[in-house]
Amino acid sequence: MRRKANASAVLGPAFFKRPADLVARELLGKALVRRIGGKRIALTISETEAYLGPHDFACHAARGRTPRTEVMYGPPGTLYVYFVYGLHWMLNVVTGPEGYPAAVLIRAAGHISGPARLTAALAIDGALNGRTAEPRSGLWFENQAAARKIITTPRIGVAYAGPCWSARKLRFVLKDKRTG
DNA sequence: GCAGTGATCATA
DNA sequence: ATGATCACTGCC
Repeated sequence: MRRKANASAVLGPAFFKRPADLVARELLGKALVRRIGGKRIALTISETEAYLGPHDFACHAARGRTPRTEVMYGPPGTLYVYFVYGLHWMLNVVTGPEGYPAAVLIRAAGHISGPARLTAALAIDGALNGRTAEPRSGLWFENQAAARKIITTPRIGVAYAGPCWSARKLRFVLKDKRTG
């Protein structure tokens, strides 16, 4: 019997072409899949953050269209990978319609906790910036059973955005299944 | 608690 | 050209 092809589970533009907070919430429990050489690594996403668009002071695009933020204006499903603190790569996926700069930061997946540790573990760097999240790129997302228990909190490290935007509950965390 | 590290962007 | 800032991590 022929097994269902992986391709049918791959999340495409329709999934990402929606508000960042919705996509961030729905990405919990989905699989982040990375191909390194011939090896396939799939991790269940357990923590995300939404960056809503130009009006969101915590969003890079709030400071306008620059060389760095350019990819945020690309089509939904584009990978936005940037370097910060001189050490770390951050993995984001662009959401909303093309031309609208919003994105979701992938903060944790599988047993790996922390956005920079995640990119280090999966060999994610600037080479993926601007690529589309699809198998051809070596990094993509796949559907899985929906997340059960989700908690929301303010985003991490965005105090500079001011009290209003830093307090918004735009961080989504998948609660430990075992303890419920 | 805070140093490390270098790209990025505003200012000049 | 210079300097402030930074969607973090690991060590104190």
